[in-house]
Amino acid sequence: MARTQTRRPRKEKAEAILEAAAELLVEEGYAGLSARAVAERAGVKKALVFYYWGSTSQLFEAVLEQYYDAHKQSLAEAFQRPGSARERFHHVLDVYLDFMESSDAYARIVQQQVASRGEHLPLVERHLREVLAMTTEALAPIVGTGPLAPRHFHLSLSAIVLNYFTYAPVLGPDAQGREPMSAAALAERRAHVHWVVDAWLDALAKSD
Amino acid sequence: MARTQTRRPRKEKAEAILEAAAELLVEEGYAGLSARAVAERAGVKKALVFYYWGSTSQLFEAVLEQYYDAHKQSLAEAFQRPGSARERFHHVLDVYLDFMESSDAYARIVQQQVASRGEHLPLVERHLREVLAMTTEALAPIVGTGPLAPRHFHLSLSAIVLNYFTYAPVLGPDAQGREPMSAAALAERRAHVHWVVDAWLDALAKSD
DNA sequence: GATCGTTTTGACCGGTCGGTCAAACCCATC
DNA sequence: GATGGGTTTGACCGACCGGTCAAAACGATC
Repeated sequence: MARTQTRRPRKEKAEAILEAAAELLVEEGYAGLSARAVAERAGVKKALVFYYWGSTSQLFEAVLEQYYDAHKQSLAEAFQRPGSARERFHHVLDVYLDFMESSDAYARIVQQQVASRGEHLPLVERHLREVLAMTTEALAPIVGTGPLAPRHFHLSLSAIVLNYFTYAPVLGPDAQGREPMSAAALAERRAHVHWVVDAWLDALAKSD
Repeated sequence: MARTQTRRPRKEKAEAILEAAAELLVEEGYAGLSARAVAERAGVKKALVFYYWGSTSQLFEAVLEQYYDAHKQSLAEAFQRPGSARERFHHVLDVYLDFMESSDAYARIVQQQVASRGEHLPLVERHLREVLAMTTEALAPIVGTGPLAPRHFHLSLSAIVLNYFTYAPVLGPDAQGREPMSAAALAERRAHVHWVVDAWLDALAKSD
């Protein structure tokens, strides 16, 4: 009891800072992630941010790494599912979409780094390559080479999934007046993505 | 002669600043676009930036507007082409890809604003909506409703085109060791995009 | 109650940012 | 050569940034 009481503050404050950073990143974007703002939101003095995390840069990477772990783990599980290639393909997509729906800020954070060639690009790079390797392995038996190489499909698919979460909100309500992030609109988007993949698989089967 | 000599400096310096800003935006990204850096590159004192452009914000929007005009104009021309729906579709894609290849920084700048919900989002928003309206009109007779609505195809297609220019360079050389922005790699990507669209058109024809 | 390691604080640093402003400058006109 | 308008300059401002540091506060141990 005595021991836990002395240790607890260490983790409590450090994690309060981490949480505050994650929230701020969602609400204000990377530019809004200043040590002062994080400290204020966490109810803590600025110097503590550096005491626990070293620098704002390391703090950001800690937040990003959290997302990464969750992303990779859910993808890895999805890939190991049994069933036909087509079934597994659809399942992976669903998992991918689930993850994005549950943390749509992630798409924006990653895209921001990629688009701006931000200082944390190396970290993003490592992660993107890992994911590419996973999908390449899974896609190789299904697709082809050249313009039909796994890499192209990986880029196209992740683009279709990711960009909805970044671009649709900017375009505003759809033709039926629904908000892009409403449950109905998300379900429709999911159906679209599945349709796209089926069209591809049909075309691939035909060209064989 | 006398008159032109006095007037010329106004435009010469103002445009030198605009050019410097565009270059800096390409090389350093939005974060690197400071009044000081722009002035230095243009060979001009910082105060002149504000004299001619009012604020760094307005300067940025001027650069963006240049891209927009070029983008919109080339798209509008492409849409007016005669031919079958499929032919016109492919032609629009080629024009879109041409534009991106000739100014790949554009994709990054737009994506950065969208992903970060930057302060210039309203401007980007206006432009994206205009482009959406153009493609929606062109796609309406070809596609469908619900998951096959023009809006979904617009999002998916622009995602596939745009994200190559932002993500591929991060993933590094392809399976053949080619740089993503090399002529050969770009040609292969173009073939992939055309294949994707053909697969969609075939699937749409079948579902009718 | 003195000691000692950990945690917390507030004051401070150098640097960059966007933006302002009055004064100087240039040059065509009278 | 004086006048006056557009142009250019350099000095200056307040705000914010990441980061440091010595000193204070705390809490467990003896």
